[in-house]
Amino acid sequence: MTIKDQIESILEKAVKKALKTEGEIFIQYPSDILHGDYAANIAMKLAKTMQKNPREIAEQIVKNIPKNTLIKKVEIAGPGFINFFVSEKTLKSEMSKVLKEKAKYGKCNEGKNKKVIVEYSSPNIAKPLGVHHLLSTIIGQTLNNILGAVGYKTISMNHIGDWGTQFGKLIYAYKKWGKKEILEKDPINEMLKLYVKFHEEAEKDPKLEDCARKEFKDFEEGDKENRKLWEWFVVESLKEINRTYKKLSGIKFDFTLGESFYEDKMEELLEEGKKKKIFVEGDEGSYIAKFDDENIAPMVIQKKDGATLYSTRDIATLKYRIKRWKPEKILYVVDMAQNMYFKQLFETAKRFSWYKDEGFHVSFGRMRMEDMQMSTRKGNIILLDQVLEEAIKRAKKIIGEKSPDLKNKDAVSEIVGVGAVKYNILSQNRSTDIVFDWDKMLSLEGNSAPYMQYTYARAHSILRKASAPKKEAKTSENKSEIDEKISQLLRTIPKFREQLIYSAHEYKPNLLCQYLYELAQKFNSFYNSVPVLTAKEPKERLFRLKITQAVSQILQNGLALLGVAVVEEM
RNA sequence: GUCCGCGUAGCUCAGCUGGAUAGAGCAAUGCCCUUCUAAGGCAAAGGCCGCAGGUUCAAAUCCUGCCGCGGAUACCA
Repeated sequence: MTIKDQIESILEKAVKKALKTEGEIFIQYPSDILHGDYAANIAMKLAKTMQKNPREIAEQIVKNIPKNTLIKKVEIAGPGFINFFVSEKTLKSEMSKVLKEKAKYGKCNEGKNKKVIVEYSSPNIAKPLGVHHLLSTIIGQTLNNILGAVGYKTISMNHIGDWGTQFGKLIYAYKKWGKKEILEKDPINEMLKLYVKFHEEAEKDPKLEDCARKEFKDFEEGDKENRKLWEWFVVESLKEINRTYKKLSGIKFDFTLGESFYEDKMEELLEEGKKKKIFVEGDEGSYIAKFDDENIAPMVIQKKDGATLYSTRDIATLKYRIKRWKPEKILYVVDMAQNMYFKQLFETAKRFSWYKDEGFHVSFGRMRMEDMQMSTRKGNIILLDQVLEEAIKRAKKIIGEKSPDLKNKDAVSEIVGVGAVKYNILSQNRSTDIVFDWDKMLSLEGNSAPYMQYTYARAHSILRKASAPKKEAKTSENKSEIDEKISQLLRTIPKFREQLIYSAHEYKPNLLCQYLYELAQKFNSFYNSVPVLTAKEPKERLFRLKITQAVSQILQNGLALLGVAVVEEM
């Protein structure tokens, strides 16, 4: 139980006792630390229905809060806020908890016995990963980690796009313009070239689209040559994609099942849907699902030539997942351009008896370049590999300047560079679009992963030196300033568990980032004005070392969830 | 056209389950390395929270309209 939960429960009881009513308790962090650690606005909320002055109500509630060791004092302030100040004892015991639980600190069993499938990354095969793939990949992986930390049993899935008309296009393009030797030498780039060429040519001659559809249809019906090409394309692409995941580090899937995996599961689904009139005939012999809401366009489920679509595969996939894993929820970490599609998908699924509203679209904003859309079709993409390499290069350059004597420069540059890229994505609210900019994406200062890693490294630098012979104590300490910094740092610790849970509920990694940043800021402020190793009193020295240890532990745990590693020195 | 999302400091963005003086980073100004890593800290500066109404004790946050930007809009994924 978090401190916030405990206060909530204390308050709830007090409200019941004092007013014989129940109100929705909402605890928030006051904007100003002078207003305490937690605040409740319940008195103001109840003022109207009770026709009483909110401050009077607050007083009645406060009178009914029993004495306890959790809270130091309760204040009524402003128009009727009830402000809680957490006792030092509570804060110190939370700090001890960190030191005791170490890497496990923060974990809870909120989601116990609940299974969640998280689908993310899901690249289309035969195309290299672009920077924009970072969004689904990193956000998805992090949500998977966060949900796991708060106790959910997560199943991470990479739903590879290895099926569909795009392969018709590629097969057609290869047959027409491709050369075996070239493709063997540099598979992914050659496939991309062919794919781009196809779209260029198709612009001039739209009939090519039909040719591609035909190739896909032949393929789906078992054409040997096309099957063989497909396999080749898939194998080569996967090799490349996995290489990139490795570079990103921390990207792990419990299952990588391509759309092709569901090939033999679509027919049964189509029959079921048609029989139940969920899929009805549309134009020219196609099958569609219609919706009452006229703002939702009908969804095509089978093309007029009988071939399947992504919608067909997605519903088959949904059914398969529900039957096999019986999850509480299935999260689709997919860009918001597909908002309507997911509405269609889930609406359709609702009509099947096996679906119980498991699906949830975790949508996120799009990444684009300053002046144009990123489009694989048009070939204007920035490769993910390229971005990671540049990030590492920049990190290395700075290390060369700032820490020329550092031992493992290469390893550190990689951790810092890749971390910066990941954090950059994760720290932004996922619904906001991102305009790709090299300098911003690879920033190594301010609110960034390196800032946190640096904070961690400084903390550990202190801890490493703690056992060395004691240095001379400082002659004078600014007591009030020191107390203030320590208090602020201490009060930030319990929020970790609270914000982690909040972040899991909202599926928003940026909430966790924000917390970690706040903690790091407070620590840096502490670092600059509170001497640790040279503390005057031995007792004080020990205590400051403990806080340092606790804070660095939280930073490490939190960053680990974000897939960002820490370094001892940088 | 319709539907969805967004519009906050010069720039990039937090904050949006309504709450107390709207917060960061970057850029620009000044200060702090003979004390634990200056990738840092401190100080000051910077805001009709797109516009206009409405609901409320209280609106950046909720509702309506308008303007601007982005996206979606049946056989791509």
